[in-house]
This record gives sequence, C-alpha cells and structure tokens, in this order.
Amino acid sequence: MTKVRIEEVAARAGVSAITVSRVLRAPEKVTPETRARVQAAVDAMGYIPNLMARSLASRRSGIVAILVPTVGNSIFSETVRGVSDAIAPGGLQLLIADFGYSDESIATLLRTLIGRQPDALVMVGVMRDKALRRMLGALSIPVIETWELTEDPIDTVVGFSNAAAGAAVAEHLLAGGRRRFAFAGGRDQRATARAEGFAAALAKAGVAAPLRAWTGPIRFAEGRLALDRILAEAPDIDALFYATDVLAVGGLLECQRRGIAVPERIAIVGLGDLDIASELSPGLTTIQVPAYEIGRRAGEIIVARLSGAADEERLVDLGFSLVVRESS
Amino acid sequence: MTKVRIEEVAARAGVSAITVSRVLRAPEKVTPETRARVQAAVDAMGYIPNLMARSLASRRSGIVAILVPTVGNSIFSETVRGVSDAIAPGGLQLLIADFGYSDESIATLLRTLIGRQPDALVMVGVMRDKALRRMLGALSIPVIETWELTEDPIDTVVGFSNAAAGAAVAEHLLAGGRRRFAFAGGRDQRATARAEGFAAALAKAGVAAPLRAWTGPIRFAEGRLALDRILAEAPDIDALFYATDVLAVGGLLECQRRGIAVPERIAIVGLGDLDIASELSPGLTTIQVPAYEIGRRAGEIIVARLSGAADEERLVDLGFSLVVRESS
DNA sequence: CTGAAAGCGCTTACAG
DNA sequence: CTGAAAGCGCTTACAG
Repeated sequence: MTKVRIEEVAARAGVSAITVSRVLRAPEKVTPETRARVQAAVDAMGYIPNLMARSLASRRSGIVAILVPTVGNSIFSETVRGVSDAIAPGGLQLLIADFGYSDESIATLLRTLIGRQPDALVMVGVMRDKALRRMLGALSIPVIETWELTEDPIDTVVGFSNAAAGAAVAEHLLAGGRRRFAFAGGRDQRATARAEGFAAALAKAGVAAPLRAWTGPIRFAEGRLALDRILAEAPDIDALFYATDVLAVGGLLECQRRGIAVPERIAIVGLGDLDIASELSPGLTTIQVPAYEIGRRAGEIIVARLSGAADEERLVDLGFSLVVRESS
Repeated sequence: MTKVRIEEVAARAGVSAITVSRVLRAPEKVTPETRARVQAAVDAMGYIPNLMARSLASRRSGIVAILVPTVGNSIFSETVRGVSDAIAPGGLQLLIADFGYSDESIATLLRTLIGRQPDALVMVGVMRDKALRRMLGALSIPVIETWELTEDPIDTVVGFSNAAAGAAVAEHLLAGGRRRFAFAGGRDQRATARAEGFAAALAKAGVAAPLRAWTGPIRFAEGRLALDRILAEAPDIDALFYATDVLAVGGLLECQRRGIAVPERIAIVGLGDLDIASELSPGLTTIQVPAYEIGRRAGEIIVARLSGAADEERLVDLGFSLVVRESS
C-alpha cells in the first residue's frame, strides 16, 4: 500500500482537498451529493488521514499525555483506564509514559511528552519541583494532577487526602482498642502523606508514635517481609497499617501462614480496596479510593475544557471511605 | 509561554534552523563551538522541538502503537511495561488504545492508531479478520502480534502456545490421578485455545470431556461463581482448570471459605503465575507465562527493525512452564 | 561544516 | 456550498 493522500481522494471524487477534509471533519457543511461522492472515494481507496499533518496544521493534536509511576500491574492502571474511557468518545488518543518511580527521569519524559504537543496532560501525583511547575503552567493546556490534594495545583487537581485517609485508619484502630502501632510503606509522596496523617492522629490521641517499616517495589512479598521485620523488632505491635493493599494482603497471608491471629493478636489495614481484599478470609479492612473515578473525572474535565467549557473547580476532592472487614 | 520555534533559537545562536536541528539530532556533525552556542540558546529559551512537525517532515513518528484488550489491572499491563522498557531507551513513545474486549471496535481503533503514523504496531492477540490482516500487512511497518502463536503471522508473532499450555495442565492432572474435569474461562481466543488443548489431551487419555463453565469480566468473584456453578452441576468434579489466575484465585479462596479440601477433594490450576499465586496457602499450581518478556521482546524486535536490522524469525515461541504448588 | 530551497500532508482564513 | 493560497514547524537532499 503506497499511502493515499487527501489530494488523491479529492481527484477521484472530483473535488478539492478542502472538501474532502470537510467531509471527514464537518460533513454537515457539505451537500449530501458531494458528501456521498467523497465518502465513496475515501472508502474505495482506504484513505486514512495523516493525523500528524492534521495536528500540525490545526494546532490540535488530539492527544492526551499521561505520566504514571509505572505502566504495570497496579492500581494506577485503573486511573489510566478511567482517562481512556472518558476521552475515547471524543476521539482523543492516549500517549503514556512511565517514570518507573524514578524522579530524575520525570523532567526528560515530560519534555518528550510535551514535544508531542498534547492537548492535555494528566499526571499521577502532585508536582513539587518549582521549575517543572512553571513549565507546565506556561503550557496553556489543561494539566491535571491526581491522587493527592493540594491548595495550589498547577491547574486542576483531582484526588483525595492521603493524610486524612491515614488519620481515618488511626481513629478506627484506636476505637478498636489498639495501642501499639506500625506503618509499612514506600517513600513516595502518597505513602508519606498517609504515614504522616496516621502518625498525627495517633499523637493527638496520646499514644506512642508508630513503628515505621520501609518497603521496596510494591509486591505481596514486600508486605510479608515488612511484617516479619516489624514483629521481630516489636513483637507487641497490635495494629499494622500498610500504605497499599498489595502489601497488606502479603502481610495478611503471612499471618495465616505463621498462625498469627488476625484480628485478635494484630489488626491489619490496607488502602486501595483491591478486588482481592474482600475475597480473603478474614476480609481485609481497607481504605477504598476512587482510582478509576479519578481518571474518569480527569478525562471529563479535559474533554469539557477542550470543547470550550469554563474552568470548573481547581480542586476536586473525590474522597475515600473506610471499609471495615474482619481483619481489624 | 508563547511557544519557541526553531527559527528563533537559530536567530539567537546566529545560525540557521538546520544547524539547530542538527545539534539536536546529530551533534557530532556540528563543530563543538557552534554546538555549544546552539545548546546555550536552546537551554536559555527552553526550546522543545515540535515532534509533530518533525514526524511529518522526517516521515518517522517515533511512536509505537499498542492495542490491548483493556488498559486496566491485568496481566497485559506487564506486556505493556515490557514494550515500554524496551522502546524508551530508543526515544520511542507509546500510544495505547484498548478495545475493551469488544471486537467490533477494533477496526476503528486500528485506523485511528494508524492515522498517527506509528513506526510500529503491537497487538495483544492474533488478528483473524482477513481485511484487517491485509490492511496491517500493507503498512510496511513492523506489526507484532502477541500472546498466541500462529504459523501465518501478519509480520511477526511473539507468544506461546495456549493449546499446549492447556494440554500440559491436563497431563499434570491426569498424572495426579484426577478423572473428572472442568474448565472455566471466557470466550476470547486465548481462553478458547487453552480449553481446546485441555480437552484434546483429556480425550487422548480417554477420559470424559471437561465440563465447561463460562465466565464474565475477569475478576476474583467470577472465579468464585464459576466454582459454585460447577459444583452445583457436577459435585464429583475433582480437577478444575481456570483460564487465568485471577479466576483460579477466586475459586481457591471460595474453597477455603466453603471448607472444600484443596487439593484432596478438588485440584485447582490457573494460568499466569500472578504474584499472589505463590503467596496463598495452599499455593496455586499454575502455568507461568512470559507476560513481561513478550512485551520486552516485541519492543526489542521493533527497535532492531527500525534501526535497519534484517527480519529475524517471524515466529517467536517464548514458551511457558508448569509451576506445581500445593493446589493440585 | 553550514545553509537555501523545497516539501512533508494536512487545515485555516478568506473569497466568491 | 466550494476552493486557491498560505502556512503549521520541522527535515531532506542537495550545494558549496
């Protein structure tokens, strides 16, 4: 297939290139007869418009860029799916990049994404870097930060309060009579916020600061190892909050294996409400977060803005909810 | 930020646009002094090349398009990650689209992806539709089909034999003395191939055909429901093969809940070797598939081909392995 | 080693 | 309702 260009379709239909272009983008502006003739030529020749050329000429790329910590199995793929579902009907396409949880590569990735002239940008997380904030703010396209909240978004932020989630877990565990706490999670912004909210609520209640266990890449095994380390260091811990469900499930299963009674001897709480959380016995108490909804809402905001809607709120708090099951 | 164009950078550096372009793409062709002057201008002005214009002029988009059943939590995201890891060093970007397991939307999605002039295309699955096969074949870019095998790929296929995997499970279960079999899974090509391989091996051994349970969207709950239906219909089933681990885990947990002894009363086998398969007790016997490696290899083939390497094999069988744990 | 000209394949803005 | 001209921001291919 030597690629068909718009001029060739036009020649076949006996019209000009602009008319073909109109039939494809705004058919109502063309008489039915012309339209039919052009459409027939398009179909016969298998013409597929070159979107690169269209983007360059129209200054509209039709691309939404999304930057995620990892394009792998994880709760973020639900957010990606939400964005995809929201923008697909509008004919927008998704350009995806992952920074592998490595903050250094963010600047480079962002520049490459921006070079592609996206009509909007979605990122998991809130950008702290001043220079990058300035660069993104100057882009004059919708820039949606997600999965956290901030009073000062670059443009718009869609998420929930990770600190409040941590506090809600602390209050729940305190109400259940727990007194010796631990927190296990990684070093990223969101886990840190959850840990801080958790610790602050505990401090307010006058109990000892939680033991902090650091985890590596998010996998079930990391949750298991964190549990082992925590119990080795402080055997009397009676409540453990994991930054995410994957870790919590690993910890819960390890308890089953070691014969540690949950929730009697130790309460376990996660965050994310993965499908599996409710399938285990005991079921995992967890913070349910609107992962899909965050993406969906981000996508909807983008579609609205691109079709000329005025900016809505700059801060969209989608909240979270504590789902109490048998593990606490 | 009013966008900076290459002409403006050139003016500031006192050179022509082509020289700026060279500094960015082939710096060794420019004298060190000129290079430094241009680079300084680029940095000072925060110039980011317009990749749409570059793509149009160079007829190289730098984009790899990937079509997946769903951009959600699933084993395919490992494949996406593999592709991403392999192509990122080469500066290629990933345009992703999902067809939500709905075959009708594939043609439309494919045309939009192709309109973006990708330098290569990866798809999960093997394309059967004749017209689409012809269209993709005529594209003159690498087209990699994955997750299955076929003697007649459009271009190159990277995967493993789903039928052989099903047969391997059957043989393992037969060797363990099982005699009354069931299979649970969806209607997609891969699940179907697994079911067929499983049934064929059973037929060869002279045992009764397996009971077939159909499942919906892949979730733990679907595995649980399939188990319930199977045992209601045929209480004497002693071996159950699920098309994927998510379903199998759901079934395994349901057995625990209902007090059905695994593997004594019923053996359960999955496919995928998700992290959680080894964390459960009993551990889940499963077929380990090279999900990440499939993507990685597809990406490597693309990178090699785009840099002028001759075609390697058109059929890359990455195999699978049976991981026997306690559930069978 | 550097640059002027032409062109990539569309759409915009203006006419008629 | 339809089209001729100009231009989107780069790179290719050729000169010098």
